[in-house]
Amino acid sequence: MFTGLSETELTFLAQRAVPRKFSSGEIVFSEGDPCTGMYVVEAGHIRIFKTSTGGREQVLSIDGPGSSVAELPVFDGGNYPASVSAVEDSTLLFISKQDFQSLCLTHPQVALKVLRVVGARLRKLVGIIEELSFTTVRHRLAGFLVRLAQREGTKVSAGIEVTLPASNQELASQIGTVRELVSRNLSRFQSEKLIEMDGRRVVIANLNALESELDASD
Amino acid sequence: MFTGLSETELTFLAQRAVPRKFSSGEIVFSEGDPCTGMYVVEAGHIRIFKTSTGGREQVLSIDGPGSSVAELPVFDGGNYPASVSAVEDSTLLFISKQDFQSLCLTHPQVALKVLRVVGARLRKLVGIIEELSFTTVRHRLAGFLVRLAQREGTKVSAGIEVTLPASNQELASQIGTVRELVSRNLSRFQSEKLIEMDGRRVVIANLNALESELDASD
DNA sequence: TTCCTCCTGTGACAAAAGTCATCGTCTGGC
DNA sequence: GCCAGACGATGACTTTTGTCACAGGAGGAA
Repeated sequence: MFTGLSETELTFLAQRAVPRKFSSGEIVFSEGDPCTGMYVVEAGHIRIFKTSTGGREQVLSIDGPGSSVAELPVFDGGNYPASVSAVEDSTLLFISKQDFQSLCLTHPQVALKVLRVVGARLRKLVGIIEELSFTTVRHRLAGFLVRLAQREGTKVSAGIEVTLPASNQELASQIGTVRELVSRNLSRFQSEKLIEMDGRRVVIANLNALESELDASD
Repeated sequence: MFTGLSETELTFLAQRAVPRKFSSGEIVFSEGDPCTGMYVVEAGHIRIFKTSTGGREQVLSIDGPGSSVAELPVFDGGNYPASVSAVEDSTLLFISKQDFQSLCLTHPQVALKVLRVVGARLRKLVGIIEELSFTTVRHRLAGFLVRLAQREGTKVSAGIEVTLPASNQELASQIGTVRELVSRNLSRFQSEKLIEMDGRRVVIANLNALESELDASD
C-alpha cells in the first residue's frame, strides 16, 4: 500500500506508527468499537469478520503483510463496521486517525493510493454479495477451491495440491455457511472424483470440472 | 457530497461536468464496461445492481440527488464492478476520470470527502452481506419495511404508511430473493396482522412486532 | 369493447440449507 | 498412559428457498 511514497512521507509514518503484537486468535478490535485509527499488517495475517447474534461468523477478508486494515472508518467518523482478529501470531502497525488524516491532506498522492486499495476492498465485498445472493454452498465451495489453487496451489502428479483453512468451521465462515455443509460438500466432491483429501490437504484432481461448476446456470 | 468545497473547486467541476439525461429504466453503464469517469446524480434516482447469469438481479444501492456513482473505479483503474440504471427519468453529471483525479490531487479536501462517502458505501455493502449471510427472506423483508418506515413513512390512524417499490420483482432484487417469496411473505405478514396492504401502499400496523423480528435469534 | 401484456397470488413440488444428535479420532495436558 | 475437549463425518429431520405452472386483474392500444 505504501509503495511509491516519498522519503518524507515514509519517515513521517514511521515516526508515528506504533507496533502492536497480537497472538493467534486474539481480537484486534470489535465491531462497533469507536474507531481510533487504522492498522497496517507488518507480519502475520488478520481476519476481518462479522458476527451474528446466533454466533455464526462471516469472514469479509483475510489480509497479510502490507495490507491496511480499517482505512475507511478512519475517514467517515463512524465506528468500526466489523471485527478483526489475528489468524496467527502477528505484528500490526497502528496509525492514529489524526496522523493519517493529516498525512492525506499534506500528501494527496497518499489519499489517491488509499482510494485505490479501497477500490479493491469494495470489489471484494461486491463479489461476496454476488456469491451469497446468486449461488449455492456447493458453488461457493468450488469457487473457494479454485481461488485457493490459483493463489497457492502446488502442482503434484495427481493434480494441484492446496491446504484448507485450519478447520471446516473456519472454511464455513469464509464462504457463508455452517460446518456441516462444508463437510458434506467436500465429501460429495470426493465421491465425484473432483478432489482427493488427506486431512487438511486437498489434491484437486479435476480443476476443469471444478471450474465448470462456476458458470453452471445460476 | 460537494458541500464544503470552495468556490474555485466548484467552478472547476462545473466547467467540466457534462450533464446527461437518462429515461426511466435506461442503462447508464454495465458491469464490466471500462471506467471512463464518474457521475453525480442531479435529478432523479439511480439503481446500482449486479446481474446473475440466470437473470436474477441484486440491487446494491439506490441513490438520489447529490450522490455520486462509481467514484471508486475511477481510482483503481478497473472496470465498473456493477451496472447502473435510471429508476426514473434522471439527469446525471458526468465527470471524467482525469478531471476528477486531478481535482483530488490539487484539493486534498475533496479526496477526504470522497473517502467519507466511500465509507458510507462500504458500510452499506457490509450490511447487505450480513443480511444475506445470516438471515432469512422474512427477516430481510421485515428489515426493509422498517427502514422504509423510518425513511419515508407517514403517520396515519392505523399505523405508518409506506409505499413499496414499483413491483415485487424489484423489491425481491433489493432484498436478494425472487418475486414469489416476496409475495408470500407479504401475505404472511398480512395474515399475522403486522401490516395491511392496498396495492403498493402498506400500512404498518405493528411496527414493534416487525422490529422485534429483526433481533430474533438468528 | 376486446385483445395483449404485465403483474400478482398461489398451489405443488424439488432442491438446498440448516439443526440436532451421535460416533469415532486425534491431541494436548495431566 | 489416560482423559477431556475439539473436530470431522454422517444420518434423520425441519425449514427455507427457489421453480413451474396457472388463474385472475389492471391498464393500454387498436
